[in-house]
Amino acid sequence: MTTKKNRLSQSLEDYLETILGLQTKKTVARSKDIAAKMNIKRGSVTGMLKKLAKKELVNYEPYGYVTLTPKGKKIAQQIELRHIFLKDFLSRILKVDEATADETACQMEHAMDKNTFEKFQNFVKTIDACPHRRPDKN
Amino acid sequence: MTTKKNRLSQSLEDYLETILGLQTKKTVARSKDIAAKMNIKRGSVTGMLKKLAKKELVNYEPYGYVTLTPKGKKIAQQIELRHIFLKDFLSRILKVDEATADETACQMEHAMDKNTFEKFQNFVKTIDACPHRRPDKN
DNA sequence: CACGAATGTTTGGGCTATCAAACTTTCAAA
DNA sequence: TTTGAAAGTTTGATAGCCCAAACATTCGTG
Repeated sequence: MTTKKNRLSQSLEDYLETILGLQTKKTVARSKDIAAKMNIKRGSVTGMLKKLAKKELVNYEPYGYVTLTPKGKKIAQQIELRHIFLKDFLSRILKVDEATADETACQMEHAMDKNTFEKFQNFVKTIDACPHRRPDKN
Repeated sequence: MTTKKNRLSQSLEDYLETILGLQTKKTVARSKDIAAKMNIKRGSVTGMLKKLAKKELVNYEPYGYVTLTPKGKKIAQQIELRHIFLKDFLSRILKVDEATADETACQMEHAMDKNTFEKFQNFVKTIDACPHRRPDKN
């Protein structure tokens, strides 16, 4: 049995998330844009794309465009979901400013396992439903 | 002006937190115990202690005991506080099991800046005070 | 089509943090 | 007081991820 001890590094997860974003907006991701979005240099991207390709998470050919494999897309979407959710929690509920919320979400999204995240989600759902909550207080 | 761009790595913060724990329990920290608590080898500890010493966060002499400097202790206590708070949130409110709560708290404690953490704290305080909350639901 | 700019890749280097294993120091028991 | 085991240190390697800069490829424009 393929015991899922294959956790991706934070960095690789960030690559997947970034690629998904680009792919969504422009159907395809380019090395240059990945680099720009992640604030790293083009040269660094190549090596990481190879790693992701070896894990069958992206379709990569030298000098070609990059797309996520189904497997990669699934992971990327999970991470994206967490990011959106956490950022929303931080900015809407905690009233953290947008930029900080984004940064912090980007860190936190790698910290929780699936189960913990789901519990967090349900918790926030409950909070939002609470009729006694005053939306502009915090 | 000494602009505080000196953020510690996650790892160094973990060392400080671990040393504080040992120091509290046994007045002094030993390389061997740090290694055991952090699940790393003794050899790895030495180098990191030197780094922390260079930053004046621990008192380190070869073959000697280790203690936190005031500066180091202050940081360690902040991190410990976050850990306790986050673990409590995860286990008491989200009902995450103890071990997972501990692990997750250990990751999350490095993700938030001071301000965000304080907002999180206040938020939980509010939740706890909410008279409509059912303690055993989640 | 050809050529230069844009994009992508490679190479060599650096930094952090870890390990294994050899080596040194300390300390307590005989 | 000697001495061997425990604790600490050093050294050389490795892995991950990044950069700079030289090099290769691609592509749009003239």
